[in-house]
Amino acid sequence: MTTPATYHHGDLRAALVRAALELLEDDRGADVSLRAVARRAGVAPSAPYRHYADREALLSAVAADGYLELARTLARVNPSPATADDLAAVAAAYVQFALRRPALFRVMFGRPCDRDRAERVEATAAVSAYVTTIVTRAFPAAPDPEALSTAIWALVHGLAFLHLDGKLDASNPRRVAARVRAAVRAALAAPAALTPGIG
Amino acid sequence: MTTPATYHHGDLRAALVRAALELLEDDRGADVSLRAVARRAGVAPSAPYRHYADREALLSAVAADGYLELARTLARVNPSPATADDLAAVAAAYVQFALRRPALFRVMFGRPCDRDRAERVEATAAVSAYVTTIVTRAFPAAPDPEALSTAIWALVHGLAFLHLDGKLDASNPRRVAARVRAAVRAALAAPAALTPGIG
DNA sequence: TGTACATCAGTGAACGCGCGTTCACTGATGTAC
DNA sequence: TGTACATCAGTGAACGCGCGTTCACTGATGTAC
Repeated sequence: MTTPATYHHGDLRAALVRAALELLEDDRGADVSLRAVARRAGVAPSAPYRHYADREALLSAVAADGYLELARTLARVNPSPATADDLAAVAAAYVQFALRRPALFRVMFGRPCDRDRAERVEATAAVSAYVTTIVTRAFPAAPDPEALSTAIWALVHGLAFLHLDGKLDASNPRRVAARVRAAVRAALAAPAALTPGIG
Repeated sequence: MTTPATYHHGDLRAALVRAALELLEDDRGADVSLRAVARRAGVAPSAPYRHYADREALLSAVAADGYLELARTLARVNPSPATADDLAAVAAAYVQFALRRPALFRVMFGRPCDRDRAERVEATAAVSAYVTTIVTRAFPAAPDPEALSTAIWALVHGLAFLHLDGKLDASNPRRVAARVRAAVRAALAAPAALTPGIG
């Protein structure tokens, strides 16, 4: 019932995504063009249009792939983080992912989500749900779990981008990891009681 | 001693930055080209080269201008935030700035810092110092002020980009502001004592 | 005050580039009889 | 099993585009005498 895995080219649909991922790995900054992807896949510039409506559609597929890989990476670090330290380790992995694959990370996160591409919208929702799950597990008694989830995602995401964009020094991976862990701990252990203004 | 404010064009150097800012205000997504800026300033495509070495140099000037404006905006909200609630208000203003001027914000933050442009490096350092100052004032007894500063900047910065990139719904400004304030409070008031794993 | 000259900000044409997308096509694959 | 045909994945040339940057230039401005 399913289409066979090879046709003329093999599975060009998948090969294009793979080619795009490779380009994103190499060219650390430049954005991938459809033509470059086709070139890399060894195919005419017009061939991708058999499988993707346009450039955006291909990039959406690439992003979706990236979300899966990010999820896998985080799960590998700790499938069910339960403490703040577990969370800090997952956070470090998130930032590390961003720094190891900056161009891919930008395709995934560095542009408005096209609300019309179901693939991407679902993937984003999945990331969000994942964060909520692990935060709720780590802080079961949080008064506002949704706000805390948002805060932690934003904190980690912000760390990723500040390093990616050179606002925080990313030259030493170990120092980056240490900084991320320290930041997560600092935020979650903020001396709330020491200040006026928080009841 | 200073060059007069008007020459052939007037002050094209400044006019170009102004034109770029206007374009960034209009074209909410597209990136500004040198040619577009020149067009907007009513000048030949080659004219900017009298004042800026290349496109990057002009964008650096634009970004520097943006940093100043952001600093002014935040200071207007609260020149010396002292409590967590003050901080939350400043955070909301930061995110609002990003959403009100998304293209400018991306020029400022959404790309690697060119370490060779003193203007930008200094501006980034200034932002970082500003955050440290206000965080230290709000949390004078924090065990690791630097980590806490980083955490708070990252948290706010992450919120800005998650909204900007459509990962969090940004359609209602009031809800955005509420979400930002809630997230900041949630992070700073995290129920650390309720979980194992934090000493 | 008036003239000759030097400066240099802005002109406009041109360069070579890679891009996204379209189109009529070709030729390998799968299918019906 | 063998042949005629339909499908459709991939081709390659072409479109129009806007880009960053260069270059020899022009002509308004400021300056020296």
